[in-house]
Amino acid sequence: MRGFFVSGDEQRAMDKYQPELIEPKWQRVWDEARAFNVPNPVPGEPGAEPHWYQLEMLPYPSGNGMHMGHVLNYTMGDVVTHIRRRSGATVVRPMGWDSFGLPAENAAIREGGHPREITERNIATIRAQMKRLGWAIDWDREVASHDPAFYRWTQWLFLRFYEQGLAYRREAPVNWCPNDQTVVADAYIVDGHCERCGAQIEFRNMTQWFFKTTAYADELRAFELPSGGAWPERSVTGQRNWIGRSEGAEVLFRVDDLDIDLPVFTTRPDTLFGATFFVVAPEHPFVEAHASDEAREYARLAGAKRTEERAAETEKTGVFTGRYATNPVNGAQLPIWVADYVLMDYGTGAIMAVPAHDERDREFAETFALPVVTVIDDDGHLVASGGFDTLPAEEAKRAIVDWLHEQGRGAPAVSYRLRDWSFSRQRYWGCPIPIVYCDDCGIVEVPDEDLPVLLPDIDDYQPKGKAPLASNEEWINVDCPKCGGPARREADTMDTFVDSSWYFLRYVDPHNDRAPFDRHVVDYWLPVDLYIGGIDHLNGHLLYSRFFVKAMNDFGMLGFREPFARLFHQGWVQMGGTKMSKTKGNVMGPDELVAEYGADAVRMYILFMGPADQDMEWTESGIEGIVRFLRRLWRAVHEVAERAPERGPGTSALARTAHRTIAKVTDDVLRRIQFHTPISAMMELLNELSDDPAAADARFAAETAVSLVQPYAPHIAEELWGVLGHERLWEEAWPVADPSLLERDTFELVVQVNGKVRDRFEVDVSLSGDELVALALASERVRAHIDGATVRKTIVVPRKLVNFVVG
RNA sequence: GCCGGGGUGGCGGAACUGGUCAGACGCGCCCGACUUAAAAUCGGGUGCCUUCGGGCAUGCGGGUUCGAGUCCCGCCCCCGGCACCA
Repeated sequence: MRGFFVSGDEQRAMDKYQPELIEPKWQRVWDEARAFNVPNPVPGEPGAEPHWYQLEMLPYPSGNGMHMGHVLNYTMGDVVTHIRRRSGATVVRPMGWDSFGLPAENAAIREGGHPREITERNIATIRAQMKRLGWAIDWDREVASHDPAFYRWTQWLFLRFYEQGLAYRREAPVNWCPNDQTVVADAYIVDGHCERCGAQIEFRNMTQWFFKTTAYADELRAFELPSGGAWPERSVTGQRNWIGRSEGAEVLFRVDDLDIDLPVFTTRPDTLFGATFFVVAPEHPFVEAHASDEAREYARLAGAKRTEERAAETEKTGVFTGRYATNPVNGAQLPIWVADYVLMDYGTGAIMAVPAHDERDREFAETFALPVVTVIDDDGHLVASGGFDTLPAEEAKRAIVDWLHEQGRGAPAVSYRLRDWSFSRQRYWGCPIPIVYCDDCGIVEVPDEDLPVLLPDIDDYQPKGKAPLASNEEWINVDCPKCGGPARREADTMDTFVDSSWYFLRYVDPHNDRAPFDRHVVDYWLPVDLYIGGIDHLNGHLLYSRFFVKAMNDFGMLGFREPFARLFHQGWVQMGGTKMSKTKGNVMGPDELVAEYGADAVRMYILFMGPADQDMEWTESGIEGIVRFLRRLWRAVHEVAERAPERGPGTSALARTAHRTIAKVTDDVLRRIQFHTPISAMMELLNELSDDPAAADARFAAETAVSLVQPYAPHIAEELWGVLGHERLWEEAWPVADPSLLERDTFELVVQVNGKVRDRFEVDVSLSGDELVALALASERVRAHIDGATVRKTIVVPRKLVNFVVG
């Protein structure tokens, strides 16, 4: 039986590296010492400086527990936490649970039980897994989004957004998942399928709640990161592409016989004279109101198709509506068509068609034999455009929009790809929306003092196309908070991404029962110094959180405009070429590995597998290398403790290696956010130390190795720190490299002839360039290549090489 | 199509600002020591070719440079995001 330990002779047991004995021991010590709990600043006083907010995306408490992707994510954060702490910063590193959401509700339907019980059981499992890995977390700050003490403030924040017009209700076509029986946000649809369950998404017209993310489109594109802040290039451009800003103009086309205006958005007002027809989307209200029967029939069929289906069609389709629109620049009567290549949810849902200068319009014109009028020549100047002829296209854009503006028929406009975030969900296990509908008063807010609107316990979660809460008569019927008359509660719940849009603010003030957080406290800790999480949340969670913070800053609730100063995306841990996930069934958890090799080995191995920002294929084979490293470290340190002299002056080659290792580990983790190369460097240090554990600077090298390995493998490090006669390594100052010892006192001079290496030998670093050349010329192997030729040029690179150019 | 990231030994990868015959560190493999044996551990070897002088090697083809995995130009392939967005 593994780990079974009978004898009381602990000393003997400790001769061997036995992680199953030392790891629980140190976890207990840290727990009792409250090693990783940090206080908030006292009101009215400045907080400790410097400080660091280390955050990783909070986990969803899945029934499968953690997989190796989680282990990677949180171990990275842990390494940074330890190094920052020991470098003198006050580091807050919290943890919590994204604990509302569909999987628990579906599990309850499948297996019985209540989503709350299932969720809380899962949380307990994962918390235990986390503790077994020894992560440095301030558990006093734990929050869970399903806890009324948390969601009370989610509701409170919703009401502030509502009051500011940033949360609103309207009927709109929304993405409907027929399997989960609820609305899905745009960002969480992959190839037209529900990201969570894989079902094909349908469109439905529903009255839904929206956050007005588009109100912040330009600011979200801008990125107002604090100085020193940095997001990966791909993340910034990814969000910008998602927001998709286009500059152009809105132009009014008149339908004379109906006496109405149809607005269009165009990025090419310079081509206005080339418009030969006009197209509206199938869903455009104009179709139902004014189009021919044939056109209405077409619109009904086309509108039922999904966008991808429409895009995949090779032939353009459409029907003439029987109506005409007047081109405001020349009075031309343009036939109005309805066609499914025009989308209702971009621009105005109507376009002016310029087949000469737009590929899609040209295809349509070719299919239906519509005229083509060229209005820009090969040199980019306008032709056949009345008074605007000969103007360059860019100038013409401005001139034509100016002219339209004077006529009251157009204005500059900006259009975005980004749409408002629909966040109401027709499911049970989520945060109730604190709204009441009254026949007399309309939409009424639940007063702050009545929060939280508690999620009632119900038995039937079965999705029926409407929210389960809607059938709960006892809960749904309330008195109107305004007039006291009969009213009904909102039965939809909030998307879980509402919870995660502000959880990082609650972490720093988790027990506040008067407000979601105290501004003084939030302004002290935030913005988050380093946020680690998957890039899959780029256009969802990461965008929503930025929106929330910008809005709350405008509300005066906090003093910054970006939540995350520096962002890092870990790569996927894959199995069989795909990302580990429950739905794919390829989940590998840490438990068996920890039982077999110990937490330290698992932590270190997941970081050693490769660059942390690249995808990696999970394989267990390499973990042996890490286990060997830890055993060799164990043995070497014990030998050093017995045999090495006390710390000396420390200028030997070994001491220099130790200093170089300090510099490398520190720089790689803190500046480069790279975790695997420091492990290589520590292995090299150990290799050199093991050559002679009784050497002059062996003690210094061993102490350095143990100290540097602590963020990666804190348990063995703490144990070996004790072997070396010290205690409380977790509080020990992070080592600092002595710059004067980073360089060797000799180096290997490379001598090249015409760029080819001909000789190499050790020389003293103090030698001058002339002396190096003289030494190089003295080499017989070099002479063999330059004798009889003329040296045309000599290149000396200090501390590196001499290159003779001959011929 | 547009945007972003990549192609280096049998494998994961290193080489951060062009400069120590590219290949650190680890895995795997081969040889040896210890052992009755195995595990563990320790030592050595491990890009390719070679007539043993050396030659060839970082997806392919050019270029810049005394010197290129690294910079420039042109291709090929792989991965990710967006995509009938007017």
